[in-house]
Amino acid sequence: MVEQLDTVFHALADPTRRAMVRTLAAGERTVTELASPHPISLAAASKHVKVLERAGIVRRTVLGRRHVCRLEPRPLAAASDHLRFYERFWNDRLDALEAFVDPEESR
Amino acid sequence: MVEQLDTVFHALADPTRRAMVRTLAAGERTVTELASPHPISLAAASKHVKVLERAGIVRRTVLGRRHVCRLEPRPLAAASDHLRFYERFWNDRLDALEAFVDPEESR
DNA sequence: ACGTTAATTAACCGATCGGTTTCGCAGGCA
DNA sequence: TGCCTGCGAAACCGATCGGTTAATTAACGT
Repeated sequence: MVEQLDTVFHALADPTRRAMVRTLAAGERTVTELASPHPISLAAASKHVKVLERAGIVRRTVLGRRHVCRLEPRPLAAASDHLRFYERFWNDRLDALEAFVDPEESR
Repeated sequence: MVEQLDTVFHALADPTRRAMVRTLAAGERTVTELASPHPISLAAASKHVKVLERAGIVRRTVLGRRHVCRLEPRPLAAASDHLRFYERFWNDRLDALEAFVDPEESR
């Protein structure tokens, strides 16, 4: 669990994978259900799910031949926390920073 | 500006690049300064900066032969907003979700 | 028992990645 | 003028990526 941020951000860098995560936000889905909106093969979708799983974003429960996936919030929360560190830049400190760095662009 | 989330998340997937962003959070830096903490060549660091620039995370100002980089908060804010969408999963709805999906694990 | 369905695995492909080394070039300095 | 410095560009490398097709396994329905 050292630096899973690598895998989390990498997983989110792909639009297909982000769409899958959005879908999973609405509820659990099988691999085929996750694949269906996308113009890719089931094998490709299976790989995407595996990437999300490796990142810890998705948990799988095998029910018979169906693999039911659901969202695991913690890695997303970790990534969100990482980004929230920079919140000060687009809040209070933003104007001051721009004024300091590039005075003629502050207005 | 269509879907820069791809490039932003991809940029953040690399620990070296994340370290550079952290450094830039403390103030502007030249490419050489950004490279110095890392055991890579200057050319490699230059590539990293270009990736951050393509993602819109970094802005470059050429001053003589020095390229001064500074943080651009908006793309990071966009990525943060994207993740904040899932906030409900690690807040109020988390318990309910787990109880629904996996009843015997809710306690 | 048989065919269908859900999914993984393996092999393969071209593209991209992250690094290197080398070269080039413009800016600062003696 | 001539040299060092800061940086980008190009060529190259092995590794990984995202996709395919084909084969395989296991579970379900009839």
